[in-house]
Amino acid sequence: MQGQLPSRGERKGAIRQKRHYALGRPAPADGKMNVKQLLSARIETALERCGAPGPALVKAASRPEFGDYQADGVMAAAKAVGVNPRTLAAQVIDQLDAEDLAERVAAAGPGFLNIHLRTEMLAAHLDPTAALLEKSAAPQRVVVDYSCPNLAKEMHVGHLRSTIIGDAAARILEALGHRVIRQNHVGDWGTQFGMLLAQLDAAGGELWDLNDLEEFYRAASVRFREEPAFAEASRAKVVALQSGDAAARANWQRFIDISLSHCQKLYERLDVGLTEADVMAESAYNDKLAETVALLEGKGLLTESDGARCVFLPEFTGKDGGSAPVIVQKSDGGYLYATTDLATIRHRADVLRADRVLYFTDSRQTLHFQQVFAVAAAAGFKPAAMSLEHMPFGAMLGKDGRPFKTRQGGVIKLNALLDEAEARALALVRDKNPSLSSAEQIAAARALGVGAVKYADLAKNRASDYIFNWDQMLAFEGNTAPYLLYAYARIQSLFRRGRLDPTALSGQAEPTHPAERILAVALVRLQEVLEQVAADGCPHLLCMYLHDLAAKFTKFYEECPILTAAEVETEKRLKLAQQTARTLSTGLGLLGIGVVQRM
RNA sequence: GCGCCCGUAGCUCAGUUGGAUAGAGCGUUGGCCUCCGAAGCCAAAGGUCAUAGGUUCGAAUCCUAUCGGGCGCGCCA
Repeated sequence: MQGQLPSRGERKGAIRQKRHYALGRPAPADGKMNVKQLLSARIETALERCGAPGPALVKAASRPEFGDYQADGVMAAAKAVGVNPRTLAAQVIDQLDAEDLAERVAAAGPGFLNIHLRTEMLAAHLDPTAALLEKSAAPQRVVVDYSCPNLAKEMHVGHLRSTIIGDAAARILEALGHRVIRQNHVGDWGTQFGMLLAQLDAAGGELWDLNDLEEFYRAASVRFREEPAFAEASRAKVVALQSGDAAARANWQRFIDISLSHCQKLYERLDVGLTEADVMAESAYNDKLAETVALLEGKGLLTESDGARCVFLPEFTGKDGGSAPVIVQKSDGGYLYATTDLATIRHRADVLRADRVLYFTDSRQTLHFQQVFAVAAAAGFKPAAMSLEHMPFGAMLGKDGRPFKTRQGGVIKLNALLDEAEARALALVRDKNPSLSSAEQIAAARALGVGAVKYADLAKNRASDYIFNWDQMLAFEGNTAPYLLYAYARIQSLFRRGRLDPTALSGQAEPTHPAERILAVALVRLQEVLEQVAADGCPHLLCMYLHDLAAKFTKFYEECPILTAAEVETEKRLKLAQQTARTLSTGLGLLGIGVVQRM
């Protein structure tokens, strides 16, 4: 980003956080629980009865021979009260009331519990008319702050993560019944716009066919760096803008309009659920900044240091070992980024009444958010019940593992990436499936291309650094969106070939063949995976789950004939296929990836 | 200087409130289309989980140190 001022989505700031998943998510109060929660609750009750309370630590079994689920908590519970873990495991099984869920629970190894689910319970989940998801019994108002591009330039690959991951999180929270308020905190204020306005003057003022905003911005930023007079003119433009100068405001507004419409087209192309109604720009908080500082002063939190107004909090130390400030007002009276974020928190608390606020931004901003959150808490801007959560993601690196340096504009624009993805996908579709109509090929290529790009991003743990690799991002084989779409398309093909209506299927189906059973167990996990993603903001867990599900379906498909089986088998297997298709399309939809009937 | 994060197969990555034999994909090698879509499946090879200690029934995961990489730290956004 040399020479380019960052946006919220990319600004500098801080420290990468240790990978951390939210813990201890509470079970819904009304008895609507996923299988994992049900098992946990029952085992924890049994642990209490045995006088060794503790978390059950239930998870999907790590190996098939360990059953369907396993509970690892008995050993720690035994240790805590000083009893033999094997003995406690036997007692827990004795005290366990879970016959409706598990047909067998066995102690294994040093004190694991291996849980084999009841086939009847699996059968109930295979009814294609049953709801796939249950809404939360305790819905929350959740602000999801994501995308947040700098409106001074065109969106590039560096904006992908926040946009895609945040959007998936928003969709999943909504699917679980929460009230989601999307907030696109775009960068539309400050020095960068002074630069653009100055550059506009230099270009004669009549440059409104900005088909390449990036180029315009780059030229301005070079001059800003190299020409003191231009830098001065830029600053003067900022002052003019902030003091409400009509001409400056009008030109600024034109930049904003052009840039926002560019973003909006990209969101539509990416199938990202952001609209202009979700835009809450930095500038929207301008008239709350002075008030915010005044409130801090009223709380006795402000200290003047070298002419700047700061909040010093003991938990943050700076270069000289002393307390590090959060500066909220510069010595020249100007406000800073932290000030805007504090005003934003007030808005989210007082106006939006959020229970949770999730920030999807670069991990380098971790310290910034830690400080802002701490100040917000100290000042009482943040109600005690409101949770502010930074969901950081890793930096984008070049293929040499070094930071992705843009040697004078070497960034890859999102539009160019998507063009390439769709072109490659179209070539592949034509090659693989020439019998499709041209319109179908184009539609499939669009879904595959965009889906592959999004999946490549979503499937990585967001905490990891991100090595941008063109070929990998546009791969169509292996653990990619096309693999999942292919599994889905094959299922659709089954119904077409058999001239069957999947919506006509109803009722339970008992899995008997091992491959059927393995698939059925995977199918019941959707809810628990989504709840985990909602808690942690980690959509890659959903990607892993869907890939695992698709792989299990494919294995089932290879091993179990469907259309050519006996009638009873056919119906059961069609139900398995239909539930898989529903789960895949639901899961992919929650990732913002659409399915295709043929590809 | 202070602080944070990361280091897992040739490559890209999963896997952490400590759990059983560390898993995928790509690539490599070898199989499987007269059989519901081969963008698929099966199999093989590939690992001192950076290094050295420590904690304990058990460590990729926790602690300490070292090495390597990234990032951040008072008026940029």
